[in-house]
Amino acid sequence: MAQSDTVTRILDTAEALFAEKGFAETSLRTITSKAKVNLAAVNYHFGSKKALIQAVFARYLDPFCEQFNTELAALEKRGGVTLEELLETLARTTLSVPASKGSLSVFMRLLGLAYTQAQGHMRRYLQEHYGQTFARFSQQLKLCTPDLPDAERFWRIHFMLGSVVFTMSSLDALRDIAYNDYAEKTRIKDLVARMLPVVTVAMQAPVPELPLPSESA
Amino acid sequence: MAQSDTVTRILDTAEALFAEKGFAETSLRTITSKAKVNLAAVNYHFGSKKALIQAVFARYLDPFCEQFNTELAALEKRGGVTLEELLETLARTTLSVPASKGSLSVFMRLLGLAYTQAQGHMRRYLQEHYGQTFARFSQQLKLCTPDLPDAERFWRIHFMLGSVVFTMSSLDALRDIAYNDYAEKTRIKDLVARMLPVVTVAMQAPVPELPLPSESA
DNA sequence: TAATGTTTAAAACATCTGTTTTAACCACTA
DNA sequence: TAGTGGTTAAAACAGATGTTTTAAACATTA
Repeated sequence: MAQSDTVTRILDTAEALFAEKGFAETSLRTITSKAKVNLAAVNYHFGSKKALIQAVFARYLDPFCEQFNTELAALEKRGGVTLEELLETLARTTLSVPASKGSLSVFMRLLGLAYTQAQGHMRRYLQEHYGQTFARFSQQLKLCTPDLPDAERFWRIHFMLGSVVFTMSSLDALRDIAYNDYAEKTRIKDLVARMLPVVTVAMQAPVPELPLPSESA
Repeated sequence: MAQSDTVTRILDTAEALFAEKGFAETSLRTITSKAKVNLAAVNYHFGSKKALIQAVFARYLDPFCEQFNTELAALEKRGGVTLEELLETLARTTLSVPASKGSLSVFMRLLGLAYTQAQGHMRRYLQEHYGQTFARFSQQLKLCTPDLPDAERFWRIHFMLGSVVFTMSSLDALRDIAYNDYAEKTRIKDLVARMLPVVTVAMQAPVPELPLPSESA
C-alpha cells in the first residue's frame, strides 16, 4: 500500500460521510472502519477530527480558489465586465474544478454544513483561508452593480449564497422529488443553468424602502 | 413552581441552545443545567431527546400554520391573487406569529438546521405535520405564476427557501458585519423588506434553456 | 545486513452521551 | 389524617466518543 493511500482513503470516506450525516454525527470509528483503516490513523495523519474536517475542505477549495483567482485576474485586466459574465465565470469555475472526484453536490452540502453547524469554527477557517478570493469577487461584483447601495448588495450576496448552498445541500432529496413529480432527471449542470438567470435578476431587483424605525411592533 | 414551569423552561433553553450550537452538539446535560432543571426531567416530560426537538418545532409551527391557513383561506376565497400579495402575506404572517417569545431568527436557524442536520428525521416530521399547509401555499403560488413550468417553479421555491433560511441562520453574524461595514442596524423587519422584492423578481425571471443532454463533460 | 524513521495495529483511557432507576417530595382528595 | 398521583432529585447504567499509548511491521538508507 502506497504511503499516503491511507490519507486519501480517509479523506474520501470522511468527505462522503460528513456530507451524508454531518460532522458531529459522523464518528472517527465509522470513518476508519468504512475506509478499512486503523482508528488511530486519523489522529496520526491529521492530528484531530477538527483538522480532518478542515483537510476535507482544503482539498476542494484550494484548487478552486487557484482557478477562480486566475479567472478573476483575467476579468480585472479586461475590465467592463457585466453581471452575467461575472456570475457565469463563477458558475463555470465551480463546475470545472471538482469534476475529478466526489461530485459538486457533496461539496456544496459540506459548505452548507460548515456555515450552519460546527458553531462557527469552520466559518472562521473559511474566512481566514479563502476570504481574500471572496473579497476579490465582491469587488468585481460591485463594479457590475454600481447602482446598488453597498448594504443592499451585501445582503443580496447572501441571498444568492443561500439559494446555492441550501439547494445543493438538499440536492439528493430534491432531485428525487423532481424526478417523481416532473419526470426530470436534474443534473448539476441543469441546476446551475436554472440558477443563473434567477440570481442575475435577483441582484438587479428594485431597491425597497425600509420600514421606518418608529413603527416597531 | 407551577406544574409545567419546568416544561416551559426546558423548551426555552433547548430552543436557544439548539439554534446556537445545533442538535447533536447540544447535550441534555447542558440544557437541563442551564435551565436549572433536573436531568431526568427531559425524558420524563418529553420521552426522549428526539421528541424534545420536535416539541421545540411544534411550539413555533403550530400557531404559525394555524394563522397561515386562515390567511390562505381568505386568499383562496377572494381569488385573483398576485404574486406580490401572496409573498407579502407569507412574510406578514411569519413576522406576526412568533413575536411573543424567542425571536424569529432563532426559529429560522432551527429550520435551517432541521433541513441540513439530523439526517432527515426532522425533515420527515416537518413534511408529515406541516406538508399540507405547504401544499396549499404551493397551489396558490402556481395560480400566481401560470407561465412557469412546474419543474421550474419547484426549483425556484427552493431557491427562495434557501435565501430565507440561510440568511436567517447566519443572521447574527451577518448583522454584525452589516453594522461594522455599513453602519446599518438591520432588524428582522428590514431584512424581510429587503427580501420581498428580490424574491418576487426571482420567481419571475426568464426561463432558461437547459443544456443538451449530449454535451456532457 | 544493521539501523533508523515512518506508518500501522490493537488496546486502553478518560470522558461524555441518552436513558433508566430508585427514592424522596409535594399538593391534593377521601 | 392517611394516602394517592404527579413531579423532582440523585445516582447509576450501558454504551459511544475522541484521543493516547505501546508494540509491532514496514520501507529506506548507511
